[in-house]
Amino acid sequence: MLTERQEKILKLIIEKYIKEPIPVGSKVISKVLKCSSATVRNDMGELENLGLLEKTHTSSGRIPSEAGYRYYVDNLMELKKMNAEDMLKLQIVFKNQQLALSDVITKSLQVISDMTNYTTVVLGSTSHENLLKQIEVIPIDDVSMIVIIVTDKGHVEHKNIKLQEVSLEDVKKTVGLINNLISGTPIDEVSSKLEFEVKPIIGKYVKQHEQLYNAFYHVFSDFTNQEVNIMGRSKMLEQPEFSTNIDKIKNVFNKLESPEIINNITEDDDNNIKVYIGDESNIDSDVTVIKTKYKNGGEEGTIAIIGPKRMEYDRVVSMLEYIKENIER
Amino acid sequence: MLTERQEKILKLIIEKYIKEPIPVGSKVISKVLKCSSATVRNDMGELENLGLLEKTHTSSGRIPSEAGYRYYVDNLMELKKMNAEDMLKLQIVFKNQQLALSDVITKSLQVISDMTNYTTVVLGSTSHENLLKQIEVIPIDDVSMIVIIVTDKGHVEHKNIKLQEVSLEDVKKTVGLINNLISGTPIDEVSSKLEFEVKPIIGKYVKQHEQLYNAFYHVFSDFTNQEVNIMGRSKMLEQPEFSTNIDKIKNVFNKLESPEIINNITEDDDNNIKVYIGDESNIDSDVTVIKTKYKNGGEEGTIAIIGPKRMEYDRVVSMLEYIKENIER
DNA sequence: TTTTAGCACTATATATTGACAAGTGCTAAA
DNA sequence: TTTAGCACTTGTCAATATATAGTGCTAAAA
Repeated sequence: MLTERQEKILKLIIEKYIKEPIPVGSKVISKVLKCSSATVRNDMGELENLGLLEKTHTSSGRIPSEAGYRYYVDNLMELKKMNAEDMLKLQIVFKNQQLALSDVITKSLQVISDMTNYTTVVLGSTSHENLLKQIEVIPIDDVSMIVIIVTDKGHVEHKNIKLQEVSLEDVKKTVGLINNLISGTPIDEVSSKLEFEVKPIIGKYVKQHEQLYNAFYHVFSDFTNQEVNIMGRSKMLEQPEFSTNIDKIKNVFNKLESPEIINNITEDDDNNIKVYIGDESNIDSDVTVIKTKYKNGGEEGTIAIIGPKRMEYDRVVSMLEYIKENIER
Repeated sequence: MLTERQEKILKLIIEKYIKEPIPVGSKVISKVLKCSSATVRNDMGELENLGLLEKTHTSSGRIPSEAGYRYYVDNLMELKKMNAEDMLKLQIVFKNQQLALSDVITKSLQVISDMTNYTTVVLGSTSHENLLKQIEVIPIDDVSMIVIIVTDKGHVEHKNIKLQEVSLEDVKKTVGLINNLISGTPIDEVSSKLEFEVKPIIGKYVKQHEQLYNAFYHVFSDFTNQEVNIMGRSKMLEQPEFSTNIDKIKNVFNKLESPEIINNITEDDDNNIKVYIGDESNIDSDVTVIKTKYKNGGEEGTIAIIGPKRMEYDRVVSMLEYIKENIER
């Protein structure tokens, strides 16, 4: 158990270090707490034994460890109200009646990225949660046409396909059959339903059924699992822990470009705001991910803020709370 | 006018420097050319006077200047045939009959990015070149629906809109009117046609015409000008001139995130492959952009490769030529 | 028992120096 | 016109000294 003073010291060190990434010495703390630097040093030693603080070298000041940040987030952090300016900027987005929900979400996270200098991510719902609502086909010229897939959650995907010597009539027949037979099916089960329920039937009624079946099969199997929106990628470069270390930048950027990061962020359990500090982020030991699910009517997804481990936790959590609230009503 | 030997020296220096960014001295060159280093030095001095070479300090070897690269690209560079491996990887993409043209283009430039470690860009045609083909509306629930816009070039855009107390019938009427009245209009003129040709008519036939008009007006005015696909953004970090200079990285990344880069790349005159070296790239003094337009039937756009000024010009130009050829037939 | 003053100690950052390598320009001879 | 030779310049690298910001520990004070 930490004494009250130890908690104060830990909090002060973390908040100072977040402001500027320089190891914090006992002297500065002692001035704030009105006790001698020796007293502070004793407590700092204790906090280090507990694994909450670290030294960069024998005679350096202390920096927070991963466990230190964790303790801070779980026990010490006070959520402050957003400042008026930040709130105003977000209100402009939320109050815009013209925007569909998904645009509101994307825009507000764009705003947050600009305000905080962190990277933000919006993920739509995954394909097994989306049910096929309807498909449409729009012919472009003799051989190519656009297939449009719409899900019950309003997710839209389109694909340009090419068909040789297939009559428009046959295409329309096929589309009609698909809409009748399998609308309501989860997107990621559509391929198999196509094979076992649609293929046998269009075989009877449609001439170029082989070609048509193949085309639609591909359309659905290419269906993007998720809408992904990453904003302010290069904001990471503004953070001093990265701007002096190219390898870290490379690592983070590669992770941001790879698909696994999405799974990583998606995979989540409950509806609360979650904080993944350092290695917990699965991105980099110096990165923190703060994220939450949102749900509004049929629409759901995940929003996340990616920043340095040395992130302004209180500010970001407050913002995310605020946005989540606004999205959900 | 350069002597033959001077051209040889310039070519050797540039090609050596492209392989490895170390200033090139007279000794190495003299070995290749079978003349003494003093002779080479005299010529190097001359090339420097002409502005084709530079020194990093008084007693360093030479590096190519912007004008040097320009001279090289315009006069000295020999296009070599692509190696079998590169060609094979691209053939796999081109030979895939299932893929629509736009996917073939995107995938092949993804492949090029991986092969070369440069960033690649695919831009679709601009909105004034796209004519409205058809719009479709698909209702999702009581208040929201998806509007889908398709252009004659096969470009698809969709938007989620919300309408309070508007009957499905009225929506369908409006859609029918729009399709009848203004299909064939260039996308960026649709908004004004809506106002002057559609608004007066739906005013008569449709109940909630005000709300409907506004919704469609917004859908079209938000129409993205262009499909933009940037691949391998972080490849820039692999280039030594950037990986040691955070400010350059920041600059390049910011440019890559800003919309002006798109205009920059789009704005172009003829159909040939163009090379923009250093400051000409409008991105960074150490960046080169190589780009070309493509055209295939109705579909057209621009493809570009962005790399260091110290780029493998011959290889990239060859590749772009090859891709362009394959796209256009 | 807790806090504090004082001191020895340690690691880092920074500037200074000297030796060395790589390259140049110029001159005079081939 | 080309080349050998030489004096000169600059950058790099390692070694050294100096200053600084912090620590831990001990013994005295509260």
